[in-house]
Amino acid sequence: MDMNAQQRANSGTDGHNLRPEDLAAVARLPLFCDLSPALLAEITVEASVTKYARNDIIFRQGDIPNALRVVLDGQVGLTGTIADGGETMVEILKAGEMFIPAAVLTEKPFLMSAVALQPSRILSLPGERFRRDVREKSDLAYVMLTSLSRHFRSLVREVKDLKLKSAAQRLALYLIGLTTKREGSTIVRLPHSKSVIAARVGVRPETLSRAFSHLKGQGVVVDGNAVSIADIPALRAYCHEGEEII
Amino acid sequence: MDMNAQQRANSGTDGHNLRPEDLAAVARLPLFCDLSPALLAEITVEASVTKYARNDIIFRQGDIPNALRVVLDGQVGLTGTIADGGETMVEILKAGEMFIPAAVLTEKPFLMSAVALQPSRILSLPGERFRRDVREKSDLAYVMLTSLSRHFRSLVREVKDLKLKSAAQRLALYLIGLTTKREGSTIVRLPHSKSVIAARVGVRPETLSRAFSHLKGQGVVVDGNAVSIADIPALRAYCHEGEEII
DNA sequence: GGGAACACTTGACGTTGGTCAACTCATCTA
DNA sequence: TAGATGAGTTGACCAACGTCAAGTGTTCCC
Repeated sequence: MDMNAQQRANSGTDGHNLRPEDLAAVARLPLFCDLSPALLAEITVEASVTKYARNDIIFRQGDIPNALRVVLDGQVGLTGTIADGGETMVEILKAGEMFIPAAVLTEKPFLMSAVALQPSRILSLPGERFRRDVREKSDLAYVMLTSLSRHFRSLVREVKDLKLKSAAQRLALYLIGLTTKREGSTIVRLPHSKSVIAARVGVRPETLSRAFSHLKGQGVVVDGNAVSIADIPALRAYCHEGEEII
Repeated sequence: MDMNAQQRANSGTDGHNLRPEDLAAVARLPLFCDLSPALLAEITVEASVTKYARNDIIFRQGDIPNALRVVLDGQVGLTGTIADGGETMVEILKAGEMFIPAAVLTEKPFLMSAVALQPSRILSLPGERFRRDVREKSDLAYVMLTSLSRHFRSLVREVKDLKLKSAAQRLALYLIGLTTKREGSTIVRLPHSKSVIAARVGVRPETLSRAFSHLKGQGVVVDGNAVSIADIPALRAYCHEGEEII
């Protein structure tokens, strides 16, 4: 929770703020891997890497964004808060994912706070520079556009699920999102605490607990943070996954 | 509901499919007004205008997108459907608004169906051509990026509201979105039927009715499709509008 | 080893919103 | 004018989820 716990982790050498291994990590990101090495080097000239401890606040809802962020390592949660104390997890990001592009591009206050759910290393691309790069380098603009489009579609799915599906169905969707397989049975490890998952799914922890026992009827067995799914297609059917396309 | 009710409304003259008055209308759109006339003319070379009657389906969830659409006149609703019969209105668009950029850019199936809520004229920018234009013309890419960013943020707000606010609060937010004033009292006309508004707010029509009577306590009086709001700031306070920034 | 702190679960109960049915009212049509 | 139709409202009831409280580990720390 302590903003001061964060540490700069730069080592400026060649006029570039990034260490070579960080630059290499950035180049491997699905987000930027289509960019030419020259362009990549250029847009990261002013970039820096910051470390955050678990529960450190990266920024707060309402702040003005000063940099586009990319998770290099760890986990970041984006939580929305309203005045009467309500709080929810809008998104959970893992290594390789970019966040808050929309706030940086529009220069509007954050709609969410960001908190490190695990010790994390975060890349910052300063906003002023980034906006200029996007305006001037059409390859970058195109990459951002496709990335934001994909992200946009996942939010549309989220809105539909919130409006149309039950808590147990949304939990099932979340579990399916954790598996890599599409058939048969599997065991997945929950990557977050159950209270974090509850906030992500959009229910209270008590309700999450009940949703899990509800899913026993669908062949889902929980033991600590290990979840065994007996029949993946059956679970997909239960939450109508993939059936949205009528 | 009849796909065949739509009519092509083109009149090709100068190798351009658009009538001059349609081109002028496009140039006035907040979306494209920052583009140079030359660029605008270029991206609209293959554009066409289609008319739809009330309740015509413009496309269906699951279809592969073939063109970016812009509402020139009328109203369009985007509805999401799930397999067990549930349906909800994710968005309602009015004249001047673009839709489905994300599906066109990613070439993925629509997550929603589009229906004309009023007799409407819709501009189509063919997908193949549009994707090429976005890749080659950086001004266009930048405009799309800022537009999609704004849109993205409104969806984030939507997710937060769905997770954290009551039906009556979401209705109040919807009503506030209809007013232009920020203070005092006002009377707004509901631009859609109440069943459409119910789907938009994310409740059943019966619940919308009850939410309206609930809002009487906040100075909201309904008479047909005229809604009088006695105290706009009080209504904003009721649904915590603008207080998200803690 | 004792106990404080935390995460999670379970039960009892209240509130919100969905469901079903009846009813009103306006519009449209024969 | 009578009847049909559709939108909206209202009431009774129910299911889903939130709230509050108690209870069970588990971990951590002295």
